Amino acid sequence: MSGFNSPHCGSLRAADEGREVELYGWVARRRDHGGVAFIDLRDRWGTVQVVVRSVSLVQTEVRNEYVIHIKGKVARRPAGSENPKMATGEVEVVADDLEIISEAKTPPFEIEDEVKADEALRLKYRYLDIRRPKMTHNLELRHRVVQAIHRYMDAHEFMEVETPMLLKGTPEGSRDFIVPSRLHPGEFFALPQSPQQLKQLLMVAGIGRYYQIARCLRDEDLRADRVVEITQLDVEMSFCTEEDVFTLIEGLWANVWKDVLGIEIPTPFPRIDMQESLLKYGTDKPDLRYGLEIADVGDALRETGATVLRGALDAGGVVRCFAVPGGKDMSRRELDELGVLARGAGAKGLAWIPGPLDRHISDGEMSAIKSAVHAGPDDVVLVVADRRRKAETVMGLLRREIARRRQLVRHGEWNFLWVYPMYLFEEDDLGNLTYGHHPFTSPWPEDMPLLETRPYDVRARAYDCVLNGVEISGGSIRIHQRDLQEKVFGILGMDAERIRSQFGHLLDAFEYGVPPHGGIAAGIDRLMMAIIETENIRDVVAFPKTQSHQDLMLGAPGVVDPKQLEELHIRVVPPKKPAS
RNA sequence: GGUCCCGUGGUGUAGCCUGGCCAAACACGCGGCCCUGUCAAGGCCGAGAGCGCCGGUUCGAAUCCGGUCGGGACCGCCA
Repeated sequence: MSGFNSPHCGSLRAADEGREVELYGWVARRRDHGGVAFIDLRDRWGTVQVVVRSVSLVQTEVRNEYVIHIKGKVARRPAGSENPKMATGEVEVVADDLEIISEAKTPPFEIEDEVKADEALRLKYRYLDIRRPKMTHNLELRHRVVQAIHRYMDAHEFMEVETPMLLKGTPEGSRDFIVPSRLHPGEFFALPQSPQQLKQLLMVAGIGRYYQIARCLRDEDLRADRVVEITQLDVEMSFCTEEDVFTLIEGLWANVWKDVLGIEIPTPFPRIDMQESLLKYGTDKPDLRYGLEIADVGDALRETGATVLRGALDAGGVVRCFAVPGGKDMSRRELDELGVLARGAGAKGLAWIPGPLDRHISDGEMSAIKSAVHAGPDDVVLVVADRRRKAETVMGLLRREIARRRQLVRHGEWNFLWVYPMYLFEEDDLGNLTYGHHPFTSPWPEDMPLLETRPYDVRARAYDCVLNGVEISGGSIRIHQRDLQEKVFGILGMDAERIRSQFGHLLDAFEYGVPPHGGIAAGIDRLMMAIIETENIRDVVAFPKTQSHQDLMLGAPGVVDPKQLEELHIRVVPPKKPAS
């Protein structure tokens, strides 16, 4: 028995009328009328209605999710009984033979698009979850996007080169997943966080145009839009500028959208610089599908009598606000919920106008605030006063929350943009200088003199491509001069010894003829999230892990045989139990 | 590392705030019977949970308290 070349259930159309077919699939539903029964037969391509008439076939015990094989003839449905909701709805298959290939237990949740089952259950029975047509469709769409990427990159003469999975660990960046070495006791490989250094070395090697659909692993805490094992389109090119990268990637997305979704997206994409993005949208990945632009009103409130606002300003902080159109209809309870959200994100509090603060704010200040955010008479203005970075985080969060709650997002829009330029250095929580993108990013040539004097003002040749509030790719033009690279490492506080042990190979390579180069990496998972408009990254990954990095289906991670540990020269020290 | 939400038949929820009327309700699913055109098929009948787990408070706990486990969201983190 081979059904491999049989027609697909979901592919039958009116044109197939009269065909004698054999179908293989899963029983999605059975409707038994006594003398006649209907079976909706499902495969990867969709579902088709099978009609069963003969007494013996009707009486066959066919239950949901059984795998069956039928022989029959494709027929047009009787006039009036077509089902426009099904792609195959014009036809049905009249069965004259039916064979049960595999029985099935009642599944732990119903195989239908309307997901009701608990996330943990879906993950445990992922193979059933993927049977849901929506999940199957998501995976197929992902496949088509990746294929379109391969075609485009190949057409532009990019060469796919595989890079190793077993690398050397670095203390930079995110936490490494490490792999013990059997042959080198006490030594470990690290799994790639990205092929960053390797792709730069490929440029030194003269490859010129490299790409790879690469898996990258980062041992960090998860979020709704993060997975442990990300897939990224990794690109690096020689003798290029930012503009070459922008053009390439704009063309890539335009091609993918056209090929996969049949949608024309306009290029070039608009650009916004980092500072403006943080001010107006409270994030480095703004979603322009709704308004709610944030304004800084600190200057108008320098002398204000509202001490909560004044206090923040006096401490060197900022006051930021935006107007919620028609927000007067929000209840006190709803505003309090937003306050809880703001405090949860670390804000000292949330104020709103009109609200309790009004009597401490002068008329002049009030009108300055209202005009800054273009507030109308029915609007409510949300106000946060805090340290700049905190205020940005909180305003960004509130902006997203308000857009979601009040359904202000214009779905169906594709708002691509570049965040560019960014800054070379940032201040970390301890007030130390650290890199904004990564330590290989090139400074702007004209800002070079500021490197040692005013490092925070040095712009970086770094860019992010953002789609509908999702950062779908980011990259930079790299440093290709050994002395400049060493200088930047030095500004980042690395001593000569550390530079040599961590990055010696790169610096060595830079002494053998290195082309100027740059590139970009695009997260395929997040790209797919934007395409199918989901906020749950597990909707676009076949076998995702939980927030605590577990695979509920496989039961991973798990303990290993003591012999394996011995071979690897590893002894496990259990975590200390807190004294009870 | 921190904050918050959730955990009740196979599934999704209601009940929990304001303990007793809850040997727990509803829908879907599941099982049986009937039915020749349905497509969320329909009709009738039926089975199925002691409320994640442990402990406490109380005459009495699904409901209150503490702990724990699991899932999720967020802050930190994610070059």
